[in-house]
Amino acid sequence: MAGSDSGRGAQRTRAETEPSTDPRAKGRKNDPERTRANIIEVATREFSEKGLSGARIDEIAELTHTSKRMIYYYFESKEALYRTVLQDCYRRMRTIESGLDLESRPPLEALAHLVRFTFDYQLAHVDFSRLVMVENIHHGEHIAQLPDIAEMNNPAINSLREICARGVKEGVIRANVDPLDLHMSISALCFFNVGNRYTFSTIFKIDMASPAATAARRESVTEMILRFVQP
Amino acid sequence: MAGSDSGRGAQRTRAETEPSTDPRAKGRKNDPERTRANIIEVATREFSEKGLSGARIDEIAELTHTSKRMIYYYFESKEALYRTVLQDCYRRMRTIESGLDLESRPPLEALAHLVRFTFDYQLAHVDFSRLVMVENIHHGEHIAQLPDIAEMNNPAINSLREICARGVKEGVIRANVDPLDLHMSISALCFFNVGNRYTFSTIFKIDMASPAATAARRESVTEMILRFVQP
Amino acid sequence: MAGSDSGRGAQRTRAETEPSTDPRAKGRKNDPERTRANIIEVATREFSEKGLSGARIDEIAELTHTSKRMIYYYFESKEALYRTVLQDCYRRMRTIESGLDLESRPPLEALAHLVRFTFDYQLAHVDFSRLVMVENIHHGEHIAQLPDIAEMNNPAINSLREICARGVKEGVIRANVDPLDLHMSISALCFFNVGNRYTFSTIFKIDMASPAATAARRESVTEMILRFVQP
Amino acid sequence: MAGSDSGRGAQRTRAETEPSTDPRAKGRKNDPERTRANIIEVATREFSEKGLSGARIDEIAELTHTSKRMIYYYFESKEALYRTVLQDCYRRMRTIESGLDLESRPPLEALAHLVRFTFDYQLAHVDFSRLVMVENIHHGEHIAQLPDIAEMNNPAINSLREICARGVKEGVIRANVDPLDLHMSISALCFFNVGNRYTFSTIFKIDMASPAATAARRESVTEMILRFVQP
DNA sequence: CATGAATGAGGATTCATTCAT
DNA sequence: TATGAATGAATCCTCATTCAT
Repeated sequence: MAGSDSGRGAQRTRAETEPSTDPRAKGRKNDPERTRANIIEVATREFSEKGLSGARIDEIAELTHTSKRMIYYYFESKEALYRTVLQDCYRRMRTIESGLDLESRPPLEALAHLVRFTFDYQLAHVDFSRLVMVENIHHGEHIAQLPDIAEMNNPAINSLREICARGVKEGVIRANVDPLDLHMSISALCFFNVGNRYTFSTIFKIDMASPAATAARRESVTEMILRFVQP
Repeated sequence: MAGSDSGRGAQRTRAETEPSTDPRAKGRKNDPERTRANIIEVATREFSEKGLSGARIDEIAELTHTSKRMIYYYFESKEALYRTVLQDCYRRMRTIESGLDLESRPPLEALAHLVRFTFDYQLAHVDFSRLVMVENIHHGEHIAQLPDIAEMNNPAINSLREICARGVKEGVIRANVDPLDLHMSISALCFFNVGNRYTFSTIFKIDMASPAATAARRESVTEMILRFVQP
Repeated sequence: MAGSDSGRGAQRTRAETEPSTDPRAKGRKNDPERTRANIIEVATREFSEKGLSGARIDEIAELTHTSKRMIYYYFESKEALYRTVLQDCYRRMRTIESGLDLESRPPLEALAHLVRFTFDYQLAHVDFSRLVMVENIHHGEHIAQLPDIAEMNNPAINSLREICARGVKEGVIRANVDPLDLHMSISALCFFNVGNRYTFSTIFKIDMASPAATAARRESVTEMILRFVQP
Repeated sequence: MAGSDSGRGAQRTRAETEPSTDPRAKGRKNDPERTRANIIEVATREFSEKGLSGARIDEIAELTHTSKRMIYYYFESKEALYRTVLQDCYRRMRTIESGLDLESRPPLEALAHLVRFTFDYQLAHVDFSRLVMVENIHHGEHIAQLPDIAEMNNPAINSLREICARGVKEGVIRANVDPLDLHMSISALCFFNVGNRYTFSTIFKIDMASPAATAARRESVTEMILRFVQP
């Protein structure tokens, strides 16, 4: 469920659900939307795999259905392409997150649902977590240039705020829980599982990506959050 | 307290076990130990600031008291230098951590102490957290080549195992807490504060590095861990 | 007076000799004459500001009321466009020059008038002087391809020849003045003021473009020529 | 005499008069002065022939005894190389000019000598005149960055000032001649012969570079200046 | 132990021009 | 007549690394 649009299969949405009526479109030529989307899709993979400095425009171009020149035609520069990729990743995540329908569930259940969703989304969208790391290595200088990045992420906090408010009223959540602090904890616990997977697995000789480890960790994280908010 | 060994005086290992008998060594010139240590110090900063691909050998050389040639003389290649930097960072952290004397404290107090130490260490050694990110971007391929990285980190888990065992015996800690899972949670919560500082601060328009925010977060993290392990 | 036709309204030649009978032409759209003229106008500015290699077709297209494709439609290639621009510049200058009515003035007065006109024209048509420089940087290979460039410039020499002849007859001009050599001197003195303005101003820390400097220089140049031709 | 070091044979001075005593130097390796000088020599030719935008670093490298990489090693960027070339050209000219020993000659003779020298220098150092054109096309933005360009050119004006002063005292030169204005006229007349050679030759179907034309023009220019300053 | 010079392979970016509609 | 998309061939520049001394 969460993250079904990431990576490989991501940008096919439009083509499949809303196929161009023009039969020539199959030739993949002169369909700017498709060209753009294809570049973004490939670039997302490359930037998240190798970082901003490590990614190569040449390689991105090769994996694309078009040429290196087109990347500059649509995106001006490597950094501008990276910024677009970053923004798209955040947008996709929040778009899906906002469809969770948390308001209709009891507070603790809603919270647990949100935690599990976050955990699963990160797991299914390794690209996203890695891009966040890449961006932090670069001191957040690119995300700071995205104009609507703050508004885009507001709903995440608002959801938590609403859950906490209901929970307090119902007596199932402590009054002194700060939604932003809570969001940070959820993010931290879910992020680590993906972001620091390699070093942690190597150091402690375990396989953090195995289904068993994943399932156990998901429940541990959920329990940690629930225990934290309860009175 | 935590991290007091970073910077200048760090890399003294070799110098101590194999002290230069040549009195000239004090003269700051032609002192291989010092040259090596200086290179590592500068490289640590560069790699952690800009990543492995982003760091430049030229720039490292310029910030060093020596020349580019010396980097290759002592470290063979950029990647080998990076590996040395990585290992040194882990070693420093575990060395300090092992001096915490947790065994003499009551279990919950020991645990709280460990959490706060971890939190503060990450805060004081941003280089370390960032290098971990860098290494994860590179899929942990370099840390995997460090021969004694696993043993080096065993004490961390052993400490937790001991605390949990004592805590269970004393009835202050649940029986079914997995020390490794617990370690992961502590790491996750402490790491996030530093590692994802830039994106999180930008998105939510806060200053995660302010003393007030830091102090509040430290206590929130500690409480979360304590609540998690208690029966 | 001199150079009053530059800029916007310049390129009306074709439109006047072959007026569009289509009344829609006034509507500013789909008016080939206007499109052509607009491209030439913009290209003149770009080529004279940045040279042939420095000018960018993309930029010319952007400053135009039309698209890049149209430039190729009307002018075949960048160099062909440049050639058109060059020819038009020469034509405009000689057209105006030929309207000076020098024959009706006494020889020395006519000469002074021609010198001042040349001086002022260069000043008012910096584009022209700069294009001449550009063309000389390119070893005159493009001007050599303009078929009627020689005839176009004949009147300039003929005027001088006529003035000299009258002057000699009247005893106010030396017999051994070569009109072509004289033309070269006038051109050189007037050209320098515009063409080498930047280097000269920088080297000698003066402002050659100020009204005072300009006026003084105009008179100095005029006097130099008059002294040269007199017996 | 004037311009004997320009162009093709220019940078050989040091190697010929002051040969490296190290026999290995013949191998052209590891002689940074030679490498640098060789690059400047080639770059001077390329920039003056094709302009700043027209010149190609690749081509400069190919004509050099070294590689493209070395150009950046010594000169940072194409523009920095161009600046060095520009400065060197001015320096060479003024160095030679300052050796003219004008003070020991009678004023008018000194002036005539200076004019002929200037004329001949431009003729022998086409590179110089062309670079000045190139620089003016670029609005003098690079010469403005050369720190000591003004001082370097002061002697030129001082010489003229001295000549005028002596001439006035001796009654052979008008009192109201402005040395800077005079310098401008000399420069203009001498520059044109080289700088605008191509367009002028093409337009008027003459060969401005022929020995006869050159000799005649030299005398015409000299006479024009002499007539101008005399009472 | 130390250094400045040198380098080949690659890396981001740009340009004039053409194609499909 | 007009246009947005597309492109191959440059073009400037950078990087980790090695050589000669």
